[in-house]
Amino acid sequence: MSDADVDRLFQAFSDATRRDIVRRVTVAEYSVSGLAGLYAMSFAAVQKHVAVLERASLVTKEKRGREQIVRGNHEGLQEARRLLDEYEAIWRQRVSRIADILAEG
Amino acid sequence: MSDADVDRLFQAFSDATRRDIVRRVTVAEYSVSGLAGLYAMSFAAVQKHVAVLERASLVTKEKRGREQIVRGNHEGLQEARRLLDEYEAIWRQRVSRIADILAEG
DNA sequence: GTATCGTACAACCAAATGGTTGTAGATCAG
DNA sequence: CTGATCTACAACCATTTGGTTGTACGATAC
Repeated sequence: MSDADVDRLFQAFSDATRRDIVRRVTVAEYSVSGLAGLYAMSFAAVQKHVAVLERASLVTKEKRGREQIVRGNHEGLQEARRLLDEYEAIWRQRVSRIADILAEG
Repeated sequence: MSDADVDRLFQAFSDATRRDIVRRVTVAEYSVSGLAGLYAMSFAAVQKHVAVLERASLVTKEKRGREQIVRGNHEGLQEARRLLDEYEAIWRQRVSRIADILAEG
């Protein structure tokens, strides 16, 4: 995963509307207009949010008739979790290293 | 935690330089100028990145003499992890609900 | 066929982002 | 005291972001 991919992932999460979309499409299917009906903004604005999530691999779109069905994509979410877990591991290593130093002293 | 707080958290992670700073200050102490020396950008640019991380509660700054020492702040990182874990839990609930439906049928 | 619905996309706008340079105040070294 | 170092902050700039409206086109309903 490139830096740019990771940038896109976390940037996608940095907006409350987009986080809400991810939550909803994880649980159920929504068309883009179905999602648009939920928020106090234009259809085009929601369409852009979905596009951001799609580029970040957090949702997928699939054409069904004249609708575009949005679904959650678990892979993106897992990747984000995995990255934060790495940082956590670095932290724990530091903590245990400090404990070792204290044990020596 | 407000939506704006979460926005700031993930937005702070959405830049490779800032992620690198977080990694480094988790392991060791750095002054702002010490960090600035690591990247091909101006001191002021790095200063801004540190400010973004500080507002997101991912690092802390502490004055020591004429230097400002930057350290990792575990709380912000944990909060980010906790949030992604929530999404994961929602996903797992959905999956198990689908399994239930399949078991019924 | 015609009207409507769902979508895509362009053009535009204000505000935020990520960078720069320059200036000024503290602190430390000699 | 003087000069160098570290920091803070303002001003500026280009690009991106998050929103808008308007137009166009395929799919559906009647």
